Amino acid sequence: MAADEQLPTHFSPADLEAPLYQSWLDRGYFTADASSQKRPFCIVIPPPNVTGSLHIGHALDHTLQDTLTRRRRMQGFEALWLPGMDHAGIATQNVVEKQLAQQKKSRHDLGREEFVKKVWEWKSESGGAILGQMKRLGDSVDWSRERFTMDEGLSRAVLTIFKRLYEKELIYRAERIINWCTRCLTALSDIEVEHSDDAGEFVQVRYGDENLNITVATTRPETMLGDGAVAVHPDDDRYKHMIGKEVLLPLVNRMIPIIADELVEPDFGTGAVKVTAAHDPNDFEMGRRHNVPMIVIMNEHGIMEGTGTEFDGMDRFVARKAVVERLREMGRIVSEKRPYVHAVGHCSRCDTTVEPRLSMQWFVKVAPLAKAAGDAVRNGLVKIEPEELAPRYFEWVDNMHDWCISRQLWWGHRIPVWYGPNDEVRVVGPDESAPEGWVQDPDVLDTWFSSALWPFSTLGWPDNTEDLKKFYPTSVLVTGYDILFFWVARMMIFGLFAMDGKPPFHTIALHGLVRDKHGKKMSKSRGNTIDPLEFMDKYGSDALRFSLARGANPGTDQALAEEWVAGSRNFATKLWNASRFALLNGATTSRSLPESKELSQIDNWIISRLHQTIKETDDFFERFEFAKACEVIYHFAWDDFCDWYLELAKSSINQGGTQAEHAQAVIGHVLDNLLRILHPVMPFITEALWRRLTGGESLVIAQWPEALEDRIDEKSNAAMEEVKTVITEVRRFRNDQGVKSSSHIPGRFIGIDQSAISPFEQAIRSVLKITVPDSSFSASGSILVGEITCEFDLSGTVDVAAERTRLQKDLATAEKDRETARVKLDNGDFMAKAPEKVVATIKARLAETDQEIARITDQLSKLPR
RNA sequence: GGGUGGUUAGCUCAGCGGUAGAGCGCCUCGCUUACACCGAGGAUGUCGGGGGUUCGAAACCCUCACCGCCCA
Repeated sequence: MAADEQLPTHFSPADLEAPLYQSWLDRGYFTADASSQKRPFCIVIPPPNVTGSLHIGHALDHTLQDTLTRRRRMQGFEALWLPGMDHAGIATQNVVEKQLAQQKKSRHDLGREEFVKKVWEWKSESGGAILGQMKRLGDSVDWSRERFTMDEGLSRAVLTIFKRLYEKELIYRAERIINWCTRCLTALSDIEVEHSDDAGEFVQVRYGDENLNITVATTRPETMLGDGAVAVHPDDDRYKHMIGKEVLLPLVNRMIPIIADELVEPDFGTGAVKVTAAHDPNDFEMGRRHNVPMIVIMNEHGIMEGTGTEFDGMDRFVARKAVVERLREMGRIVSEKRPYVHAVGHCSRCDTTVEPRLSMQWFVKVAPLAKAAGDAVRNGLVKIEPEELAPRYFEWVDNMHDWCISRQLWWGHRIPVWYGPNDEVRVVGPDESAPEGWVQDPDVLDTWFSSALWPFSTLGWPDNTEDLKKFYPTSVLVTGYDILFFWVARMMIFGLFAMDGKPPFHTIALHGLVRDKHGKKMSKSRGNTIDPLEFMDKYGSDALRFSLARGANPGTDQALAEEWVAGSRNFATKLWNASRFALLNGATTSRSLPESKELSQIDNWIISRLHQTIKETDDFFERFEFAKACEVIYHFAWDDFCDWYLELAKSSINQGGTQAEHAQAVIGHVLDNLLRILHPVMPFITEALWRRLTGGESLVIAQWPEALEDRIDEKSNAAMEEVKTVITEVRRFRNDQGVKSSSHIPGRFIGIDQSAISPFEQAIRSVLKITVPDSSFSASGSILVGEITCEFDLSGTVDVAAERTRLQKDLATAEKDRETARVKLDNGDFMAKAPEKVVATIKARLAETDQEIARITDQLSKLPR
């Protein structure tokens, strides 16, 4: 677009956005230079899942990151926003397996190598849909540095850190109870398990025979087939005499011991619990303490197996019913409670009920690492914004369990451990190879293991690259508080470990979740999800971004509704039209802005407001207060600039001469700077308008404005308030009198010459359409505004009743205000104890209201009866 | 059960010791040469309940109620 072309009368975001984004890419604005002398600013993107597409949460997250990055770039930082994706082990494998299933094939039909090849094919064909969508959002990421967790470089990082952790004994292999998904056929970490309150059952079963019996309570009756003991609390008098004896386990007819363990809660159920050491984490702990046999009774699919009973071959849930049925027949059920609501774990990927399962897995020993991650925040090395969320972080890192990192999948980083013929174990680092004939561990690593390296693996670690030197630690991590524990905490852990105590980022800026218009969580089942692409199509990316940024109060959830995005589009249209007006009326940035003393108070007022707004915007952005930054810009643009300044400036422009030239320069200056401070949030429309207005190359690389303190002028503010009051009061009067806003009426402003706003009489007349009276003038209506009497010739009858109503309303308000002030001043305690400043304020208020009351009373008395 | 956040205008939220605010919605006028995706004017709240601290509380403390989230 050339600067001299006319701006189209209609603002159509769809036509603007794609070409502008392409122009930014063509000019390489987003490509960072590690060798530059500029101060570094770096954000690594929370890598979206390769199978995913842009949802509203990404849109929020990216809007905030782009806003920070664009502002820093304009401020002269070497800004790097580094994009990429993670390989999403389970999710991606699921996608490809589903495709295979359509051809009635499983991954085993293909074999591991072929299957992995297929996944890569899928990735290059259909993976990463989100990347194109990020371009539509306007993300100013450095595409030349795009990374993927399965890339060669990042894979080297994985091998390297695995080996280092292993050598420090922070990675170990052990047989433990892990969360097992019977559908995905893999282990899951604690955070991949979601708990929900489900309706289950609570059954009390009598164990034993005529010699000795004891009743246990359980929500999972089928697991009794694998019981190795019954446990009671050591101090429980009901059972003390049984401890050490053996009791008959029904159905399997095995004798099992009664043990005593502090873990048992005497008040819960019957106070006696069954111990199934191979199928429950608590039982496992007790089992280890008391040498209870670990009896595995299910296979990996959750099918009963190896119990030697009729239940073998049944699914675990079928077996549950069948076991209870048999026990009931045997008269061993003491009580049944159904439904019994209790927390049940589900696979976060497929919602299958998680089965605690005994198996050999690799773990990260978290405690010492997590301690450092907590200390980094406690010592102020890393800041969490907003601070209120820090306790949640501590709660997590201070109580972190060891992390199960092996997954029984094929897609992912294969565990770099090889086993020798005599069960030797060797970790094979990058550029190393395993001895001939050794076998590699078949499992892969948890995706989060590689994501945890993201802030430095993407910058080239383990090599000491220029990027790493320039940009690590990164400046800020922007993400939702919902992944503070798993992802953020893990990056902290690995970053501190790998980079010798240097944390992965200086600041963690947390935002909340996007909810629907009633603040309800979005979900497919509720049908209240919002598709960001649909809103971008309808209202433009800028509108979506502004809506999201405007709602983003630190660390709190935000509601979003289509009407609000439409409102943001309206704001964009407003800017468009204001710019059209500006350009049509000769606004320019080519002349320098006149000195304050040459300008009118109204000109100085808008300039003052501009610089105040820049200052406030800066403060808010520095504190990640996106909502407040947007709010001040919005009000400045719409209320101050469009509704007041431009309306008043019309009169100056129409007069021509110096006044007009000044107005053109002021409008140019204000609009130029307004577009600059809004650009990080609304990059497209601001770029389009700014290029037209200034003829400059691009806002992306334009300088961020500096708030000029000496242009902030309280005096001009006072004058402007007076002008506003006169205009508003006259408008009220016209409105009350039913005078159409389009009609011109003659009027006089008696006393304006002696007032501070005398220079603006013409502007005021022009805004209000009050013409200069001629000889036929007959004042039929009047109002008093401060010291100025405004008289109008309404050429007809005046609606006295309406006038009286209004005055009486104003009087009531003034009297109420005076009363509150008077009560305070009559209060001896207030006078004695309140600070002088407050007392002075109240005194002034009393004086003002007194004046106001006198004025209104006088006017009322003059009204014809 | 343990933590933790919230309850302010019809809706969604700011405000967090000195006269209750915004956006959207609502009512009345108006297509006035930038803009009806607009302009002008207007209405609307015992700031969840009850105690307390204070000259003064939406804000600080205690307590109750009700929502929500995280972890068991």
